[in-house]
Formats: sequence, C-alpha cells, structure tokens
Amino acid sequence: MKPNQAAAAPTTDDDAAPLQLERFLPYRLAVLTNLVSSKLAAAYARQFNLTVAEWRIIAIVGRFPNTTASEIAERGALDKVAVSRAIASLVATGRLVRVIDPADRRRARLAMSTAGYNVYRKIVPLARDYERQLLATLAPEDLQALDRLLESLTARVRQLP
Amino acid sequence: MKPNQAAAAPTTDDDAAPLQLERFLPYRLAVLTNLVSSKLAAAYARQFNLTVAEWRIIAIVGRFPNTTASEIAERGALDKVAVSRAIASLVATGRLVRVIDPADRRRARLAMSTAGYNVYRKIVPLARDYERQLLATLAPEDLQALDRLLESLTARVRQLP
DNA sequence: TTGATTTGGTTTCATATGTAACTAATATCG
DNA sequence: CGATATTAGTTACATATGAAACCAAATCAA
Repeated sequence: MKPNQAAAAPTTDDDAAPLQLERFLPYRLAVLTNLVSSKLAAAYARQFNLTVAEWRIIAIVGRFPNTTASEIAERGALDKVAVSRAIASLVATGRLVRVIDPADRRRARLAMSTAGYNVYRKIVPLARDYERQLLATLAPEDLQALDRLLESLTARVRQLP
Repeated sequence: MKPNQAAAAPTTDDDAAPLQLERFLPYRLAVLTNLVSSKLAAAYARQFNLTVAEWRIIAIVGRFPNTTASEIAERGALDKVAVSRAIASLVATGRLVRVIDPADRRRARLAMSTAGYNVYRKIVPLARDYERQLLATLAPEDLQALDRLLESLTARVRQLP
C-alpha cells in the first residue's frame, strides 16, 4: 500500500510496505468502540454504580424477565463467569432477585427487584439518549447504511477462523 | 420503543419501554469489535506471540522508526502504562531496541531489531489479509460508506461529554 | 544558580478478567 | 435402576489492567 495520496509507487498495495494503523479496520473499530463504551460506562458508573456487564444484565432482565444466567450470557455476549459475578453483585446490592427454578434446581430465574426496576426505568432513557446523541449527526440513509454494515460485518467475522 | 415492525403503538419510541440490546449501537459495536479483535489477537498470539498492544507498537515503530513511548501511546490509542509494559516485553524478547535520546535523556527512541523487523514483515501482510477477508463481502460503495461512518462517529463521540 | 514545576517513563498496588477446575443437579444409556 | 455424561453456575488461580505514586531529567522562575 502507499501512503494515502502520496507519490505513486510502482507496486499496487505492496504487502510489505508499512501499515497505516489509522486506516486499519480492526484498529479503527477498537478506537471507536473504546470511546463509545468508556464514555457510556462512565455515565452508568457515575449515576448508578453499574459496570458494563451489570448494565447489560439489567437491560436483558428488563426485557426478558425470569431469564437464566446462561441465557443472559448468550444474549449479552458475556462469558458465564462475568455473568455469574455481575449477577452476584446485583443480587448483593438488592437490584436483582434470584429464585432457584424448581423444575431444574441447577438454574436460577432472575427478576428485577423494585429497586432494580427503578434503576432500569431511569437508565434506559439515558442509554437511548446517549445513542441518539451519537447518531445525531447522521442522515437517515446513513443510519440505514450503518445498520446494514454492522450486520454484515458481524455476520462476516463470525465466519472467519 | 416497539419491537421493530410490530403493531403501531400510540407513542413514538417510548423511552420507558424495554431496550432492545441487540439494536443498541454501543452494544453492537462492542460485539463486533470484540469478535474482530479477539480473532485477530488469537492469530498474533498463535503465530508471533504478540499481544494486541505489542502488535500495535510493532506497527507504529515499523511505520515511524525512532519514535518515543509517548508518541506511540498517542498514535496507538494506548495508555502509557500499557505502552511501557509492551515495550519492555518487546525489548526483552529482542524485537525492539531502545536507545536513550542524548538530546533528552528522559526519552528513549525505539527502533526495530532485525528480529523485530522480520516479525513486522510477516505480520503486516497477515493483518492486511485479515482485513481483506473481513471486507471481502462489501461492495466498493459500502467500503466508502463504512469509512465515512467510522470517521464521522469517531469524531462525534469525541465531542460527547 | 537553585528551588519549584513539568514531562517522559516506570513501578506499585488494588482490582478486573479469563481459563480451568470444581460442585451440584439433571439427563442418558445400558 | 445405577454408572456415566452433560449442563448450570461458582470458585480458584494466575495474569492483565489502570490509577496513582514515584523517579529522573529537563524546564521555568526568581
């Protein structure tokens, strides 16, 4: 590759030439995602004392009440240890209630406590608002394109080794 | 909010309704980025025994020889502790050479050793190839749109609180 | 100058995280 | 049934990470 629009090199996209990190998709994604989630995480933490994993769990239990830890892990793209710890913390701070499933006593069904639900009702609009601000400068076609690209790239990366 | 295209609700995008995590941009970005970088990181680790930070440093020093740790931190979007540790490891394994800058003896200039350069020459094509595979299913217009959206979102998030 | 401040980089310490081992309950197969 | 395998979730351990303290060199200010 040649540096953006510098002098034409004899080779097209020379594999041995320096890589421009700032043009490299995995890097760009990492930078964007870190900015987005660190800012959002700071807001969760500041206002509700929640980590990202805890927030995801709140969001999932809010939408799918009486779900289980393993379902949360799946839906939240979290590993089961993270889920287990975050649930423990949410239960300890009284925002989540665990009820062992009598039909299968290995499972525990999770539901929001009143306190948890109050957090949920405040944090969801906050999250939506943050997303809205993030997307505010994009035109409707851009939103659609973004949606499509994210789907497409995510599907694609899942196929890769 | 109402589930995608279900029955029309009287309110538009009710802020108190459940959030669909799988439609929430920060979440989607996190999932995509984690997949992308964990797969790539696995490849670095498997083949070259490099962490993501180390790989970024290699990429930066390859492109900007004789740079310093703080410049790397900036260019690589890494914090200075991470940079310090990764440099130490790369120096310890003989892939990077540190020379204290005589003009300012707090600084150290970093350059690739022969071994480091050999890694560099092998890993850059690997990285490019991974990116190529990732983007292989996108049409040229999509690539352009993706580029624009990433720039735009990254600029936008930097403005946010 | 020399004392105070800033800067480049490292170390410390406390916490977060992931892998693997583990426990308990259920499911499967002879 | 009863032995074995599987699944849900937790715990232990080793490593990664980040904030803050730290050190040394350079710069600033009197």
